[in-house]
Amino acid sequence: MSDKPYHHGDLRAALLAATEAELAAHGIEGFSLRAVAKRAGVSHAAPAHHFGDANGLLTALAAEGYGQFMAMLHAREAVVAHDPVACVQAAGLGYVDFALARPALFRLIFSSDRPDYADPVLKAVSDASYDHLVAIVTAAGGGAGEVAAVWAMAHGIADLIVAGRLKPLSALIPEARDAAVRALMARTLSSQSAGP
Amino acid sequence: MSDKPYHHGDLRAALLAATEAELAAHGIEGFSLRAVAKRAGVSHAAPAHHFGDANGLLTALAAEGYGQFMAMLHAREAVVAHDPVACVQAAGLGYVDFALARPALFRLIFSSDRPDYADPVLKAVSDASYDHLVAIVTAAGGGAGEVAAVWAMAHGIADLIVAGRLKPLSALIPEARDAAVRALMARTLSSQSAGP
DNA sequence: TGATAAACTTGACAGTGACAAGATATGCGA
DNA sequence: TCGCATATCTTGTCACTGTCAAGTTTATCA
Repeated sequence: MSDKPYHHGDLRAALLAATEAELAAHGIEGFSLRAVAKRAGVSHAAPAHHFGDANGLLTALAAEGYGQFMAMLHAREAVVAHDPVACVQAAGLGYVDFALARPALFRLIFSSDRPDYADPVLKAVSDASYDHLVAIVTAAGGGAGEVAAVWAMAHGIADLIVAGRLKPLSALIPEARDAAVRALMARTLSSQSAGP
Repeated sequence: MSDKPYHHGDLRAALLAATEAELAAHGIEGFSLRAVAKRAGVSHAAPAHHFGDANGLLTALAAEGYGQFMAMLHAREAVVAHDPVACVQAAGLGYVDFALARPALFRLIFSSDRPDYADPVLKAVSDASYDHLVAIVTAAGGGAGEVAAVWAMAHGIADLIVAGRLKPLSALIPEARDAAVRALMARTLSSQSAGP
């Protein structure tokens, strides 16, 4: 990798990495396809061949982002696999972990219109994450109401943190923050008045 | 308003209205300052004099949006003003009302980096809405944990609906949806394990 | 080896936000 | 009523953006 060969080798992966770096640096609203290409060291039109257009690139990155998202959930769930209720709380912790670790990716996945959810790959990983949510809530004895409650609570915490609106929570040391998130998630499984 | 006078009269208000219409039509990520100017029937540089730059315009609209947001909360709370717990549930209903009625404004306020929260006007209305949240939760006997729980739950429901991720909830007829939201909000006030 | 396809570059186009400079209307003091 | 300062709005220009068309380089494979 001394002189620049005409063919990159794995430009697709390089562009995805460059895009994530650009998003982390400038946010989705400051995203620029040409800046991504420059970061990857290729011409401004190179991404088109691999991703079609800018939204195609963001769609592919969103799909990849779901992988990181699910990995963080699984990492938290793995340590309490034996306890279904603790597993749901762990999912909330993983949700927040992802929001804190990759805020730009979080926004891309959950608050952007640019990724195309008609894309079969993105749709598949998106559906898989929802199926996982249903599975762990069901395992904890919850129904449709609990699924909505768990998702809304976890998402609400994470999204408000990303938006910088829950400083009292995000400013805590990790252990205290985890405890707080666990306490919040616990409310979603309390079996009072049935959900929707 | 027959022939076009050089001076608009109330261009500032017209630009804010045009911006909201543009956001509703194309979303924040499709926002264009020149399209706003065209919609308001003025030149592309006219907005600059009133708002400085594009972010200034979005900041002003966000501040105005908080007014609509709070109005929808108050409309719901007014009918149950006597019952503190129902009042918190009503706030959740108003939160969702706003997300359904003005999704683009919701995104601008809660999921965009473009409005400048250092702006004194925006900061004031933003702080006021938070103070209101604390007030109604406190009135219902809640502490810091309940404030976070109530906000996260309401925001999570609303944001997932705006993102099109809670179709089973947003597809319900209004009465059923309200009942579901009330049930979800009720969970946040259940006094089990203290919050953060 | 030579043709066919894939990967990438160059150049052009309309559209964007910001800025400077000019045109027009308003308002206020004399 | 006049005159001038100022607020308001327009026009023109700049660098930058995403997309498309056309050309150049490399890889693949018969």
